[in-house]
Amino acid sequence: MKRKIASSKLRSAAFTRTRADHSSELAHDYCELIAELIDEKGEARGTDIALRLGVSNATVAKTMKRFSDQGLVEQEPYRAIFLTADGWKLAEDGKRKHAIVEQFLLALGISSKVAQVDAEGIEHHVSDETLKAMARFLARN
Amino acid sequence: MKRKIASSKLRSAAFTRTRADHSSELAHDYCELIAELIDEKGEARGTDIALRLGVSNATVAKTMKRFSDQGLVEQEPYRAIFLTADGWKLAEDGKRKHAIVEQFLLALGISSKVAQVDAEGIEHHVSDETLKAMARFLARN
DNA sequence: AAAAAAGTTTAGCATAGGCTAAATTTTATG
DNA sequence: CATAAAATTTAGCCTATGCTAAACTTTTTT
Repeated sequence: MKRKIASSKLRSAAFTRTRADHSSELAHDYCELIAELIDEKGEARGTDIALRLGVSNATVAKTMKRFSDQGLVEQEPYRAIFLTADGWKLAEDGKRKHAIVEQFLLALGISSKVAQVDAEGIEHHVSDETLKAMARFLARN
Repeated sequence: MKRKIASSKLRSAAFTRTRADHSSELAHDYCELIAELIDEKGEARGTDIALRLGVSNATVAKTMKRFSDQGLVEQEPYRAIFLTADGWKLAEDGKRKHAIVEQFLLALGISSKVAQVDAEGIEHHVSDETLKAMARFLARN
């Protein structure tokens, strides 16, 4: 019976992790995008974030308040949004993972559009071990 | 400027798809698990689902009511849960994807525990194109 | 068959993430 | 510089997922 119990635990651990991933996913996406906008234009405005993320301005505003409470972003009323040190960390991390996953998919022969979309979904669910294996594969091919 | 606009659209499309994936993700997971339990024990009880998914009984009950409205599962009061034809379809689809992704990760050299957990997260975000490429890779190795 | 245990349901609460519409502020233009 | 346009904020609403605690049913044990 040990096998059953162990596999049941592993199973629920996987689901639990997936749920946890989801809450951090949005934070990664926002920070990554804000970093991009800052690079491109020097600042990240709510409207631009909303446009690129495909959500309403109001949603962005509400989310930014939450992230501000969590110490990921900084913002003065009616001003653009900037990242805190923690926010930058998330952005860098996301960018790194995204690049590896996307390159990996391309190396696997996936078309560039699909690789971009799939990488977006996958990047939040790859462990370090898998990421390393992808990087290794890339280095070899 | 065309490039910018196109890439912005693709970008938001990716996020939009990720959000859509999330709502169907839970349905896939539940149906897959219910199918497993039915195979194993002939029926899927709320308690067993809750245990394996790592959530409370109440959460399972509430979710089952929702899924019942959506035509994915069937249930009599105080009785076990069964899948509808649509529910079986989701279960089969999830099982197929999961198997391919997990095998692929193993072929890449990932340890079995991590492959299982990562596959759980990744399976909901791979397009058919990527899935086919993974299958192709497996066939070749 | 009565009592205990196990399982299910319900009620009530919380948070995250969406939306629209209206109010407000900032920026750009005539 | 006054007004129009653009952006931001706020209010109010919704659904999906979680939880605990209490009530109720079913099953198991004595």
